Amino acid sequence: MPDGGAPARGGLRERKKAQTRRSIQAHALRLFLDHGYDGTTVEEIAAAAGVSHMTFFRYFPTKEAVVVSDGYDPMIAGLIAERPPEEDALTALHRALDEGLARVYEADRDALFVRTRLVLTTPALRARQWRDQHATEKLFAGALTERRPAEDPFRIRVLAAASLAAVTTALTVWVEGEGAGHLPALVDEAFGALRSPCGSAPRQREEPN
Amino acid sequence: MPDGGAPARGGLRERKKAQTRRSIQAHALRLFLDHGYDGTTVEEIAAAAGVSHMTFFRYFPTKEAVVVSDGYDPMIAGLIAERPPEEDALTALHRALDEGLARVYEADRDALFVRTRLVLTTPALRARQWRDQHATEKLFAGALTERRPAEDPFRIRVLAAASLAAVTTALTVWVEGEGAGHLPALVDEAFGALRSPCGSAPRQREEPN
DNA sequence: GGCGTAGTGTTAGTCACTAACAGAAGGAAC
DNA sequence: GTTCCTTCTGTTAGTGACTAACACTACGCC
Repeated sequence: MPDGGAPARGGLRERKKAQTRRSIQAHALRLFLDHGYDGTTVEEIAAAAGVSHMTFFRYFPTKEAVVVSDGYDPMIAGLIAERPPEEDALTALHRALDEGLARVYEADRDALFVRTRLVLTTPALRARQWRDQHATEKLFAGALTERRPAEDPFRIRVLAAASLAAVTTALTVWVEGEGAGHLPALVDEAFGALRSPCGSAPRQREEPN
Repeated sequence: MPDGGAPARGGLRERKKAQTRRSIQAHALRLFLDHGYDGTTVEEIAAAAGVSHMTFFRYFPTKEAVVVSDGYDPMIAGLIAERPPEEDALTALHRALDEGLARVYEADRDALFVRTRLVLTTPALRARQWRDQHATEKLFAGALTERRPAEDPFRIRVLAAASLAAVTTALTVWVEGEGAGHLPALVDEAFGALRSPCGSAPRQREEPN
């Protein structure tokens, strides 16, 4: 097994680092859920994980990063790049985000819910999330351009931004419903709204009395 | 003139307050442009304006608020509510945002440019801006619902979020072009991308070689 | 002119985050 | 297994945004 996957790399040092990181993150999330994000200091998290607050900042650049840092974006960007070039940009975004979200949803639904709710209900975390959204948007736009270099870059950026907004809205509604709804269905519905932006839903026209 | 407009309300106290507020904001923006946002402390701003740092925080809840607080959102929400009910949601958003942006653009183009660039190039300010975006989105969604109560609320939220993303993209590109482009045209183009999301621009179909 | 009520300054404190240095522990070479 | 280097970690001290408490000043009403 030459040059195996991530875990086999294992010096004791690497393993310890990974464990410390997980420990900090786990204790942080637990404390955030118990006492709220603002009600928990970095010092407390570090103490709970048995490290100093400096070590905390060596693993996570900011307090927010403990919650916000998921590694999903590159995965989804990969899915976008793999969509067939015949597909228009919005469809490619739709399918790739659907697929990516579905994976996370199947594997980690509860964790996704808890973390998303925490982010949406904490102003500081929401701010951070939105700030990262810009980077995500550029990542997706890059993947789209790579797939179809001839397409108008401005168009691509607008659609990438709008798609992220749609997914965020779906996530928000999902959390507002206490996670009862089916997230992939909400994402589909959101993209449906983007897809037929004029008029109402495809086959349902409301009558304004 | 019973109960007149804002300026006539004038005790000396009110006038002083307004003036202090303007003074703090003006000095802050000047210092931000000179030394950067992060390179300017609240203490320096307060000193420049001839007040203590506590007074600064009594006028602006955070350092970011000095830059980000524009009062445009309610004006645009008003424009949305006034659109004729026959218009579909996206068109109403398009026209209202167009109109609102155009007003600001005509009246305060340079200030808008400077402030927008500052926000887009400063991570802390971008975060704050995005955070407020959520409130803006709810405001716009409320205006749309008021105009047409029968429409699907989820649809409305998605379209409001997507429209804001489109406008933000337009603003970003405008600033990236050093303000040379025509902002209203960019906003129109962005909404064009949203409006015909599948396939390319209306009459221009690129050929992927 | 006297008095209540803002608006303000001072001081001291919390918390996120950083820089500098010192010590401990992993890992490779012999 | 000892030596030496590298990496990780803790301690300390500091900055800067933001808050609470209290005392003081000056507006504005009578």
